Amino acid sequence: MSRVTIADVAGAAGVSKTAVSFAFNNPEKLGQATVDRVLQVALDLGYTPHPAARALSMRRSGTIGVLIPQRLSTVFANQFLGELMQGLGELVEEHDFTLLLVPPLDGSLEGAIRRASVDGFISLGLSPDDQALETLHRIGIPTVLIDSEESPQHPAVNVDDAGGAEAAARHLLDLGHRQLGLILLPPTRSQAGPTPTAARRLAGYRAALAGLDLPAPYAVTAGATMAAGARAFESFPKGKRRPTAILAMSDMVAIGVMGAAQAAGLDVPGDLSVVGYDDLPMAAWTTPPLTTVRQPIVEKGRVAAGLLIRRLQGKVVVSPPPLETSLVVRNSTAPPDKG
Amino acid sequence: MSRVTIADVAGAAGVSKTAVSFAFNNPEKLGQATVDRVLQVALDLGYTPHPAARALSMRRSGTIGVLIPQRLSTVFANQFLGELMQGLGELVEEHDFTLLLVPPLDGSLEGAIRRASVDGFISLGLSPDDQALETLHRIGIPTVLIDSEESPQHPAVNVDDAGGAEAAARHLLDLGHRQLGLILLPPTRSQAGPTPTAARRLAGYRAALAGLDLPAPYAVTAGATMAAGARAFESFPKGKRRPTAILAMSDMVAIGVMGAAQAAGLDVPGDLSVVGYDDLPMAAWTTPPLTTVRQPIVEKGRVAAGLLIRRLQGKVVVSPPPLETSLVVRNSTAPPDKG
DNA sequence: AGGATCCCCTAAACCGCTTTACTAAAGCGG
DNA sequence: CCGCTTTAGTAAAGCGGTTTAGGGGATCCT
Repeated sequence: MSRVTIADVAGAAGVSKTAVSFAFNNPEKLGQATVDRVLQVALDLGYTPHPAARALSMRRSGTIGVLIPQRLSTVFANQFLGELMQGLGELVEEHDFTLLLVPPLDGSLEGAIRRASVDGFISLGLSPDDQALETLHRIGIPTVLIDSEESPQHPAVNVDDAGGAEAAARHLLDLGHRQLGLILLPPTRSQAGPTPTAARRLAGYRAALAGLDLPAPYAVTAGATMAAGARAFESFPKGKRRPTAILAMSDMVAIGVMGAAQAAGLDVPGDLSVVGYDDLPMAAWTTPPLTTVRQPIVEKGRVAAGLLIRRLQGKVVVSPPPLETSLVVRNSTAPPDKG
Repeated sequence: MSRVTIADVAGAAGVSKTAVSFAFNNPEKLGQATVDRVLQVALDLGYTPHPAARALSMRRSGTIGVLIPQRLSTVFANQFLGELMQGLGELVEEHDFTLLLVPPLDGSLEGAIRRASVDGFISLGLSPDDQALETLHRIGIPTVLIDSEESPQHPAVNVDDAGGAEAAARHLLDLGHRQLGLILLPPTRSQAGPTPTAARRLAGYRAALAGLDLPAPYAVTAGATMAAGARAFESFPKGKRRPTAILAMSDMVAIGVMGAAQAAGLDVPGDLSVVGYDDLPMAAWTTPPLTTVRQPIVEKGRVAAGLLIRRLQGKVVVSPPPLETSLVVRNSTAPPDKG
């Protein structure tokens, strides 16, 4: 039993393929009676237009790709993506698009990009010199960047990463902390340096520390998972040279740090203060509730999707100004021990 | 500047379209020299096969659809989906498939199904009498069900919903609770009764209560969000007829209940015990850490994806036995007040 | 009555790729 | 040197839709 095609419907209804197509897409070009008859026959036969054929013919698939620089199994462990998907989903559904998740294929994002039948891409965290961006531009698929850097080819939506980071660092300094530990986001596999977001946040931390005569902060790198956060905690010096406060670039890492610290017998925030980044919903619920930098993730998704959709409609769009970030002080931070 | 097609490459390389296609897909059918030349020309021209054309011609798109019965913006608020995506992603990436998210289109899942260019579907939480399943079968797209009910047409992967629920209820009874509040998962928009999962969990709760001479538990319905959980809490009786413990069918709801209860001045678990369902990663981190029923969500995704992929490879597959659930006792439950 | 207009509908081209014949040339054993 | 199998490549027929150009008949206008 093979698929019912437009020709089958045409035959059964005694009209041409064109008529069938019109009945669905341009009913006003046909007589009312014909439209009704064709539609009825189509229903009886259980006809459904073949999506790929439609996409080929119309040069439009009705789907938007989400370019993800890591494996799905790791990136969905961070609720950040869930939040972002909410924002993307909202706009995308409103305009009858559908979302295709595009992670690297055999380690290569470029390969995955070519295979994806999409009208446009939302791309996450790509460094401006990533080969994938070049590919995207050459193929000519409209793309909007998130957590990246605006370029002549592609608009970008970002938040005030540096501002939030600076506020976080300043908060710890104000509490009296002097020996800090920094946990940076890692580069994505395809590139050498830190991601644009990581770089901006680091700059923010540094700005707060600038001019003060402090011991250099310890810095390590950890992917955005609790496990990586726990490992990062282990890698800091113990004993009296131990940092009294930790700045993490993601909530997941911060939570992992809290867990490892508590498991090691430290009190948070009594012995160790921890600040995250993102303000995921769960940050308000941890033990203790996490002090963190809030960024409007859902909104970020909405804005990016909106931009891309307008672009797909042929309008010219420009990168919006960075969205605001703000420090949310909860209970994972306190003045350091008088150790 | 229009897209580079296979014909352009063929022309530039002085060969036929067939040769170009072979160079990519069946290099062994061509001389080595020709293959090299064609590939080089393709590279120079920046040629990329049109995915829709490929899909049409090969009758295979290389993407798997995830059928989601609600709006993306609501369903991604529940980390459950994030966990599931990790499992799906693992298998799917391994086999070079890509994932398409398919939420209802204008409120209709069936419409969305028709539009989606996929080789198979993973479907979430569909009731066995949902029209969408019928549509799926008629179009003949291989489908694997999750959190649904096995049918002759489609295999299903489930967990032992009833067992977990029964363990949860028994735990509360053992602690001495007699007046319980139940918070059920809502039906999806497209159907009348509760979802299969909700029905099985409710049966589990009932099984634990059976034969005991207890006041009937209060029961309300709430979607899997914290806000809905908070509202559910409000809707229970206050004062002395207040339930002393609450069984929620999802962790998100349970957390919402804890929040609302605490905001109302109740101590959890002192004044109110709460049990969730799912054991999301965040359940271990709430204040207090949540007692809940653990189900292997990631594994569920892996199994379902594996099943579908094997089915797409032409093998026959059968529904696996339900995956295990288990009660995880943390600190959100305690004996009731001696009120 | 004759031409212009509309209204319906259709034939055929096209979207860009894969794949099934099929051919021409080369290689091979006898 | 001949018939037979390989090898290397091609033409053309799909895949299943949409869309352009146009044809025939009824209606309208003068």
